[in-house]
Amino acid sequence: MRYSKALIPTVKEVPSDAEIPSHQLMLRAGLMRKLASGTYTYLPLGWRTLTKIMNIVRQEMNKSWAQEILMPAVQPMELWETTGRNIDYGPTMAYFTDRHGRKNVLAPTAEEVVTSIAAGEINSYKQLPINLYQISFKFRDEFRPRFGVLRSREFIMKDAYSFHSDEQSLDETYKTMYETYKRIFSRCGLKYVIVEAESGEMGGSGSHQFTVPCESGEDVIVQTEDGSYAANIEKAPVDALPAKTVNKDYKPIEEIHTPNQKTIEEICTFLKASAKEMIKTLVYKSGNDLILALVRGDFEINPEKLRCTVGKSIELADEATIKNLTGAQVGFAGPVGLTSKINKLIIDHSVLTIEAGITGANKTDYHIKNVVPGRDFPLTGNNIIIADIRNAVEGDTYKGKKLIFKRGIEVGQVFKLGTKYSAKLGAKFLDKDSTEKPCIMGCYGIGINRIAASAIEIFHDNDGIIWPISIAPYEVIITPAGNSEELSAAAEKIYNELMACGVEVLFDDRDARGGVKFKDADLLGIPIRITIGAKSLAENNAEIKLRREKEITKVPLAQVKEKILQLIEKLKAEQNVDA
RNA sequence: CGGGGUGUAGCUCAGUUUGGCUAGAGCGCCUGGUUUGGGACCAGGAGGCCGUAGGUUCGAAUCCUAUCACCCCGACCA
Repeated sequence: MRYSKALIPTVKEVPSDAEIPSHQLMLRAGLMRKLASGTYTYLPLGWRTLTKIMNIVRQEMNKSWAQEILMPAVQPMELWETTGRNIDYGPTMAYFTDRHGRKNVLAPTAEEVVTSIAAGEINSYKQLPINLYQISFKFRDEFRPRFGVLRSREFIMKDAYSFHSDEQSLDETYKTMYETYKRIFSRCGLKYVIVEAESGEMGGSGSHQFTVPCESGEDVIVQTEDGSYAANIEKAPVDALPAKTVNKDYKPIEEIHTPNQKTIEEICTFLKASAKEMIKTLVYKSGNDLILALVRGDFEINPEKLRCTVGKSIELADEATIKNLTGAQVGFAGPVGLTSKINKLIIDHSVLTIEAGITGANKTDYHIKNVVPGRDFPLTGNNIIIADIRNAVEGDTYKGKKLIFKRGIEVGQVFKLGTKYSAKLGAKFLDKDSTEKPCIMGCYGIGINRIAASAIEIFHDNDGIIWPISIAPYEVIITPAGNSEELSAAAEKIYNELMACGVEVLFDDRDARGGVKFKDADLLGIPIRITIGAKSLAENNAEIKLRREKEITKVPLAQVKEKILQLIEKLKAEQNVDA
């Protein structure tokens, strides 16, 4: 490509609404422009990178016997109502009403559609397993789009769905996809961490997340210090803190007047107490069941862990339910005297570190102190579970190993889904034993745009992007420094030679000063730069420089082609460690 | 949805407090010239209903009302 003909609108100034490096650089290097909040137009360079990522994904998926299909972005709302996921997604789901009054969902994902395909086309175990995928736009009406393409309302996702006749087959494909993902992210040049994850709303039994560690990531990942275990914060288990045993007589419970002190922080300040003495009490609902969850005041309840402990989906109780249960305003709930009115009491291990604590009195504007777990509310019983239901924090251990926290960008996730969708949508097959069974499913997602953005997050410097060669918009940029006819002719010759070899070359043929071309080349992040100047031309040399390195190598003009081909091979090979 | 902020040239922003010449700067763009290895210089030039709609006033970018868009923080979203 000739630079003079290309639309590569680089800018010097950083747009004011871009905060993280990838967002700033994608705008500055002319990869994309914003159309509206959370929606972007990809310009030629940005689209070339996305195309290259998609091709890598496609190649590796095909290699693993997945078959590419394309499903509609517009899906009938009825389909979502059958699985109830319209409610799970809630306002995040974008939809429109058509002229006939039908509601149409702009697909945030495609489990329902692909399962209905399976329902129609899969009849026998002989057709299984099968793995179908697509690469397409997805839509989510995010409550707050941000960080450029990291959280946008419209994005490109590779989503794959596998169907199986038994668990073992699912495990095999899950493992295959896991390995496929490793190859994909390695080929894209990313440094990633694989963490155990919760499957959350997706339903199902097992999940791993592929995460690129970096400062601007929105996910928190937790690793043991020896690296032997990693999970995201929703999942990360913690060792129980040493429990205190009750070994003396504590004073009886005493009511204290705490007018309008509702949050842990307010009460601590008001009573000059530590949050470690507080028993935080939260009321959850699961269907018609009421669940009381207790955690020490300085910790946070982890809703995912709580959901797993309960075994059913849960939600925070509304104000009316809490008032009805406790007889008090929200903010004064406590476990004492409440256990007979609820269906389940879930106590976090941390509560057992409290000898005599403070908690709500179930009476507006009152708390109680000298509350002894085991004395003033039961720790054992039919509906009482002591479990790990809090978020891991700095200082926690798991299996005795210190936990380390990092931020990261989620670029992919694999799930074992089970039969949640197939059962509801009638995706059944006839097994060997002539019984009809729902397909067992897995699903596997990759955020294409996030791969591009996270690559920039981890590979950039003050001058611009430093693309891994596999996803760089061009492999080589030629920057003639000077504009004599001999010089242009020499550059042109190299350009033609490399093009003939199938190398992706950007030829900076603009009538600009050297400095301008160098600055743009650095900003764009093309991995290999070939420069010819008057001096080097006189010596019959060209200069070759890698974007990521400082050194410049002089190479005789006649050998440039060979040298470049070798370099490209070498750089690509570096990224194929998992292939 | 709650709290805060911003809308002025293609981009980044002054000007608004205290209403008053023809609305400004830098970058970018066009013309001519000098330059040409790390974002050159000189001269000339194009480009704005001051987000939108009302209102107050002799007079509004500036004051008032409404509305829209965008950004930041937070409610717990996979």
